[in-house]
Amino acid sequence: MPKLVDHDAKKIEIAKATWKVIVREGLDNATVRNIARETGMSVGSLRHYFPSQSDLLQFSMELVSERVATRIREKNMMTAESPVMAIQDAISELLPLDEERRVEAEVWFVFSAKALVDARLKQLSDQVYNDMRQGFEWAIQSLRKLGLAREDLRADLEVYRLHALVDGMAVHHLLHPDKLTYRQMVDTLSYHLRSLCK
Amino acid sequence: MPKLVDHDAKKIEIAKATWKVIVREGLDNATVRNIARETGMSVGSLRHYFPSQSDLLQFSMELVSERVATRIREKNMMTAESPVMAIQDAISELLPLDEERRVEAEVWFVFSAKALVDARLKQLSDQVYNDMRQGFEWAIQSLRKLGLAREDLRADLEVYRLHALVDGMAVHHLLHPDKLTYRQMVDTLSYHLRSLCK
DNA sequence: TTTATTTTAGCACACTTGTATTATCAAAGA
DNA sequence: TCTTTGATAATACAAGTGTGCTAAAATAAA
Repeated sequence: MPKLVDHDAKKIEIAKATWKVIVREGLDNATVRNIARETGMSVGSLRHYFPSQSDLLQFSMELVSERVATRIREKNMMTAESPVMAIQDAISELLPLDEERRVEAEVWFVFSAKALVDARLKQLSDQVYNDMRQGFEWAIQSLRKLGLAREDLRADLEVYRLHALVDGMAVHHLLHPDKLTYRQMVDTLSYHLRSLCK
Repeated sequence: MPKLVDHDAKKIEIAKATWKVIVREGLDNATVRNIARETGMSVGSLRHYFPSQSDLLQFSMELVSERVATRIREKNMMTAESPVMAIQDAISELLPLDEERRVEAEVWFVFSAKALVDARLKQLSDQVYNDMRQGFEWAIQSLRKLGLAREDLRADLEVYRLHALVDGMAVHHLLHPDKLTYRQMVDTLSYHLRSLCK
């Protein structure tokens, strides 16, 4: 019988190395050779887990969305001081607040740019966008149902607005970290949510 | 004497062809050869105007920011019905409202992703970001000085918020044009600006 | 120890890339 | 008309790419 290796764990390890290379050298330099060197494996070994570079990139991108989704799903909403704080905490998970999240956000950003001309990535990009919007719809609806929201609030536009605000801030922080700090992001988000309430 | 060619005009022509290739095939495929084919020139001719690919890309990115800046600068604010409408019109210039602007926005988006790992592009990216923020600061200040703004408005956070909202919507529209249409963008922007006023 | 199977390592191939070199062309002044 | 000089074109080249293939190594049950 052969060696026992956790296939999935290895693939995740390789995907994380891929992120590292992308953040450090850009998507252009995320070559199989560079990624193999980053993991310490040979190119052949890498190919054993991912038949092609395309598969590797696809998997690496899927892993980002999975991890973000998991993090939000596992967040305990009940511990928050108030419903608004619970919503704010959940949304904060989408912002690059620490190094780990920063890497994921940056990788996602780079992938999104590529999704513009890559049909396969586009599909995933669309799906994640829909999931995110659903989340924001849920957030706005919650505020209304709890009677916290202002009466004159336009639910549909508020969803677009909140969604764009979050992604916009994330992008700004990635590209210009000292021009929009993490604290400023959180303050702005908090400020925005409060502005939706009576 | 040789043939007389308007150097600058030719460079702009090449840069526009570069945009075309980037939008159609992605930045990866914006190779010297592909761009040369797009313009109908030979690779050698292209090199006559741009010594290196890096110079070409740099110039192409600068051209985007120049054109956006010019468009805003030349916009006549006095024709608007109201100050708020004037601000809204100016900001709308930043949104991908027609094909031309869409191309520019998409190119800028792709370049921004590359600026994360390219120091030279990063410099331009920073400068444009600062210019934009100044513009948004001006917009918020205008609302206050005209006495239109709500009293409890936090100017600093409003700037971050408006800036992130605009860029966020632009990105969403680029990536998912039918999930956030041009009309929805404009409506949301208008809604947002009104929410800042008494 | 033997053996079946998975994993790894390395090489080769065809291809594309940016860039350099060289030659050709076209037009204006002597 | 001939030379000069900017513009264009064609070709060459070295470096780097993804990927297919083959042989060796490693491992755990028999």
